[in-house]
Amino acid sequence: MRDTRQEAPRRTRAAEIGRRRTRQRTAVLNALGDCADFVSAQELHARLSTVGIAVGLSTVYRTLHELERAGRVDVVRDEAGGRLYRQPPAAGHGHYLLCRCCFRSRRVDTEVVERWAERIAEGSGYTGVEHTLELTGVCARCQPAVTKGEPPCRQASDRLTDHRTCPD
Amino acid sequence: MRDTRQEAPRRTRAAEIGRRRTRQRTAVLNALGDCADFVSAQELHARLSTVGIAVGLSTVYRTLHELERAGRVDVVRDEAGGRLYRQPPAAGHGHYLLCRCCFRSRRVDTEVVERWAERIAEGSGYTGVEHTLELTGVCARCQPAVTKGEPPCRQASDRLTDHRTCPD
DNA sequence: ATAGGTGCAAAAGATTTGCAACTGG
DNA sequence: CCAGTTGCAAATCTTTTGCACCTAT
Repeated sequence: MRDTRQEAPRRTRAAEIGRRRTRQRTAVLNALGDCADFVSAQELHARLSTVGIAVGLSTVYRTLHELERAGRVDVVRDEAGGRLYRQPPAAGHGHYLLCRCCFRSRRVDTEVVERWAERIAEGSGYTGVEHTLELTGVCARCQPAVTKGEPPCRQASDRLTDHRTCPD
Repeated sequence: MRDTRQEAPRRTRAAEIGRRRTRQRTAVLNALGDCADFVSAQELHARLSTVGIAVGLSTVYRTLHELERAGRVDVVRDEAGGRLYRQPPAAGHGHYLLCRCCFRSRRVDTEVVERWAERIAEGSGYTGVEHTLELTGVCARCQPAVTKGEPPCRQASDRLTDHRTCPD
């Protein structure tokens, strides 16, 4: 997730993506909203297909890219460097603690870090300072699985099933 | 950079990489040590070639991968998700503020964040909590360049020239 | 009508892997 | 000797692009 507060908003209202309301964009937006957790572009595309909604993979990428540019989604990277998107539960950017095993995530309070980051930025001489912060671990539910075998209980490929915010 | 303190070290001494001392590994290790800043596997490979040291690209990747596994390097991801490695100036993991334009980096004090992360980890029910934290901005030296044109003054491709820790 | 969007296939990159040849201990 | 390493080429995988064809507005 990127903190882009220092960039003055281009429009008065919350940043828009594109200028036309198309079937595809609406679909991607809705699908993203339906996922309580982080999903990759590929996953989102797969989900749409499954439900019978045809949207080109490139369109999914383009849409997510614009959402990211507009600061309308929280972004996180998986182990391989790929991007995972999530519609922020509340306004503004957030940071998460996500399970390396099941990919469920929970938001964490980052007041402390936000202030710390600001302080560092001020004294640095750098402008447009943004930050990325991610916490990963193994949630209680996944611990037994991980303890007996290294391989994560869920691969990126089956990540499209079962996305909920970790209730633990 | 990944905080792996909670994983008990497999060996008594600082983790080793591999079991044989080969010309290639020594070369990669040395080259990495010569870079005061973050470099990608590709860059490191290019640098070695330039100096006339032949090491296969895959070997560079494999070596860096092992170093990462052993916690002997700080890792950061570039915009595209690629990995950038840096030999930690001091023991333990560190976090950086790096210039999006020239890629120079400077370590920042993360006492506050480290403690915060520990606290979050404790109350979460998650085990093996690790964190990733990155600050990016535009350093004073690069500001004029960035102000007049969006494109970064330095591309990943020419990143192999001129690596110094930002003195600003 | 027409600029903005879309889909497909091809391109681009970064990283990984299969495998036969090589080598440090 | 021989398990650990290496290099090359081929394979993966994710994300981006070129382009001709659509379609909100």
